[in-house]
Amino acid sequence: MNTGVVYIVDDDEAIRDALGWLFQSRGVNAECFVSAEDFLAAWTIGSSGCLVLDIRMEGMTGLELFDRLCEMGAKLPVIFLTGHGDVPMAVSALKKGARDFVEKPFNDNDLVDKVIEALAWEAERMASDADAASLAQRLGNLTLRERQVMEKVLAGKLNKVIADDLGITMRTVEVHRAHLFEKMGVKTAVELAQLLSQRR
Amino acid sequence: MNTGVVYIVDDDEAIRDALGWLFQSRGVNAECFVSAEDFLAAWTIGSSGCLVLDIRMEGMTGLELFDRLCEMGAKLPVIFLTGHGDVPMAVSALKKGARDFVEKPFNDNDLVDKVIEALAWEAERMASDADAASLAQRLGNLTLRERQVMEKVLAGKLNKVIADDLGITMRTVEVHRAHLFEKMGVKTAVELAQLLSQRR
DNA sequence: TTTCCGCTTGTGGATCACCACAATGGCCGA
DNA sequence: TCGGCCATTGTGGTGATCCACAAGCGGAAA
Repeated sequence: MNTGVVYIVDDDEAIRDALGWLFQSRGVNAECFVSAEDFLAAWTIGSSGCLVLDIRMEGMTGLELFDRLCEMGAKLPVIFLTGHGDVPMAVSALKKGARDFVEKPFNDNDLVDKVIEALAWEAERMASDADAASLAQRLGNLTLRERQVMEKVLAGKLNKVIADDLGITMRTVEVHRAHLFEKMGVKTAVELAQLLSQRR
Repeated sequence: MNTGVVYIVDDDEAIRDALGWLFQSRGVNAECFVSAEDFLAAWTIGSSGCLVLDIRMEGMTGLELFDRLCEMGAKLPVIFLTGHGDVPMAVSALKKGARDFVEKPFNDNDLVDKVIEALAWEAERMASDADAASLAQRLGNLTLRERQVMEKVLAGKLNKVIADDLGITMRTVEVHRAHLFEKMGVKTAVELAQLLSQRR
């Protein structure tokens, strides 16, 4: 069950059709675009999927589209297709985070395998992104004081010390502490530490 | 101050000499090797540095050496040099974890910059590897009981509950807890959680 | 102006964590 | 066999945490 979509961007209709067919036959939903501009217009950041991108196209090239997506903060996996690639181009693309760089003619099955793998990876990334976003959201709901208290809790300080540092009473620290635990959805300081340490 | 070393492996004496000179002039210690075999013989796993590796060599090729190093668990950064590289070769090398893939003729300064960057990266990696090793070592020094108690502490359980789970007294749990905190070098459960969460 | 929210503090009690002092029994290597 | 390490438990006390019940103050929004 692949819920992921592969976006095919190539100005050669024959290749678009062939690839579209190929992916559909393997159960991967495909969407084709004639140009980089078309894809940019249709694509909204945050949407999932894998991009199969021809490099040499009229108008915006695949590499330019990739750069543009990177600037936009897109993180979807990109597999380049090219008939006229050179080594520096491939190296540069991969070092910028492209997932693969395939020369034409390519092996159909290998390409599909790569896309399926990329889609699985993408699904994981989306999930962990969602987690991170949820975490950030909860953090955003904290009050200034609650954040301050949280930092000191994570530093392993006792309520007494935190109270001293912030110039307030222990009782007040307890209140903030309880509030932030509730907002962050944890019951103990240990859980909180794990929540904020794991990522990164 | 670069304490790192760049290992140059190339069967062309002119290039070895030129690169050796080039790196020394920029303050980077260089060691040259005539062949992949020579390097393998001299190399001991765990030693730091950056590898600049020619691909086409008599005997073992650069790519073969790289594969061998990967199998051995070596993680040092590898920068390939080649005059006859093709795209699939470059893509494959980078996907296997090579740091860069440079075609001859190359720009001297760029190469040195890349090596210096790689050495800095390598230094960080070594440091975090050392941390991980130290952590693993401390974990290894824990008793079975101590590890069991640790798990439950990390699960946020109270001593009372832990005692119940393990079928022992609260007092005993307290003892194990104190011991493992000491062995792990932490003073609070929060520190412990951070220690064991940060590194994946 | 009234209301809501955040920040603040107090009291007191039930738990819990931490530690020093003390002790028993088992296993293993010197 | 003796010493050391490990696991186990007890007692008693100090300090911390957690929480319910209560309440005052100030700013911002309605």
